Amino acid sequence: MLPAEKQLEIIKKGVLDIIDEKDLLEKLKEGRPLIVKAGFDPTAPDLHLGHTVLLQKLRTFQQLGHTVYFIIGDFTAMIGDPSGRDKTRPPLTKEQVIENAKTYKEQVFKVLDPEKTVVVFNSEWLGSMTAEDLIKLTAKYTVARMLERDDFKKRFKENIPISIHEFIYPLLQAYDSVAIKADVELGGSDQRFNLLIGRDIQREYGIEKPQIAILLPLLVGTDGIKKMSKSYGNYIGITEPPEDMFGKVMSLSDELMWNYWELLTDLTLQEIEKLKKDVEEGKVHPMEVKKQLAMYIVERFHGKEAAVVAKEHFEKVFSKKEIPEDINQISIKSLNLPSNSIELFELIYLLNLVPTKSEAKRLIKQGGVKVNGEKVEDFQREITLDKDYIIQVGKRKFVKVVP
RNA sequence: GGAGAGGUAGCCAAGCGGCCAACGGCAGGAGACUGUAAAUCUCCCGGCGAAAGCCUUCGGCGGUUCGAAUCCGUCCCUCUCCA
Repeated sequence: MLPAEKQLEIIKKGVLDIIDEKDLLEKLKEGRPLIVKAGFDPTAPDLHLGHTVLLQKLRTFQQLGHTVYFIIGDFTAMIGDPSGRDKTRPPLTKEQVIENAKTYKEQVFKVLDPEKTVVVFNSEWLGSMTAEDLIKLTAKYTVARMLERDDFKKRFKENIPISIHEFIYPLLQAYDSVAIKADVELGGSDQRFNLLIGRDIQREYGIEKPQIAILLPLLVGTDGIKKMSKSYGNYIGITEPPEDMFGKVMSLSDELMWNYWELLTDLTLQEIEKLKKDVEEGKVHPMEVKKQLAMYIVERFHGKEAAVVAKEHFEKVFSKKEIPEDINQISIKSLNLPSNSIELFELIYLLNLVPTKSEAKRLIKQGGVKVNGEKVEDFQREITLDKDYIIQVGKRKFVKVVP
């Protein structure tokens, strides 16, 4: 193992806050593999780039010789973490949770070293808790302390309901730390409160040197405003097809791109500064730098070849405005039409390119629909279905219709 | 348990008997401009209909009325104060 001071330096890179840094150094000096905890709620089956910020840091710990406990919060997912939310999350059913958790493991190991990772489900210890156990746990914390928390305080003030179970969530998460005797817990900055409760509760259960809380910055989503989150739909999933991944990265604003460089690549701050300077001085086009970023990210999850293909696809379809080669093909026969001719709006509705017929008409009237590359504004245009057509709706929806 | 304030489209939020498919904002979509970026501008944003128009919507149900998101009754839900 590296000397504690050196380890600390490596760990600190890109980190928002460490509570408490001195304690961490002390633990590192013990020279044993630390138990590093990170929890995930399987609220949706796919991990996204936001999670990889954290995974990357876990990997760093592994490289330094420590053990990662990856906790899948199957039990707590049925409650729903209230952190940063302005209203109660809908709870998940047991079936949903199990299904979602399944894909988690595979995805995580695209970043983590399986040899040094212990995967556990928190239902293991939470599921067998009795009402008595639970009440004892809740007795160790107070309502006033819960309300110290900003998001609760806000909701409380604004008369937005807070259910009791939302108070219990952080306590259960804290209990996870007791159960695995965590030395360190990682989380996004919105997890500060939960991680700190973990320290208090560990002490309550007789752990003298409670876990160190390491806070990582949150990755902002593709909308450039909210944190990347499955629930907000502004995320880039790590299992998404290379082309989509590439495209989504390209749609980030120039400003936000730097944030991604910092949090998702191995480049040092100095290297990133250099790139930034080149762009500012006009040596490099920002789009080129963004393409590099997109390549980097796609390569990490899909390999080099896929990254190259994704880039070519992007340039072909969007930069040169050509029609992509691998578009969806739908045969007319499968639609079971009564005649061999159909009005355009009806057709794009049947092809599921738009949700309603009214929407179809609107889009066509506004010039958002092209047939074989030609804009058609008459929504009643008859399409005779005896040959191939390429239909484009909006910028990115393409369908090839064959007889 | 008592008193009061509320529940309007994805979200926020007007309307408080006909002019309401319902002001406005956000989010979303299309187009222009571009680098599928951001910013900006124009348009759209319940459904069906070529159109005229018709149908379904304002927490649920039931009434009053020629006519209700708007009035009455009842139930459900949220919040506040008191106990």
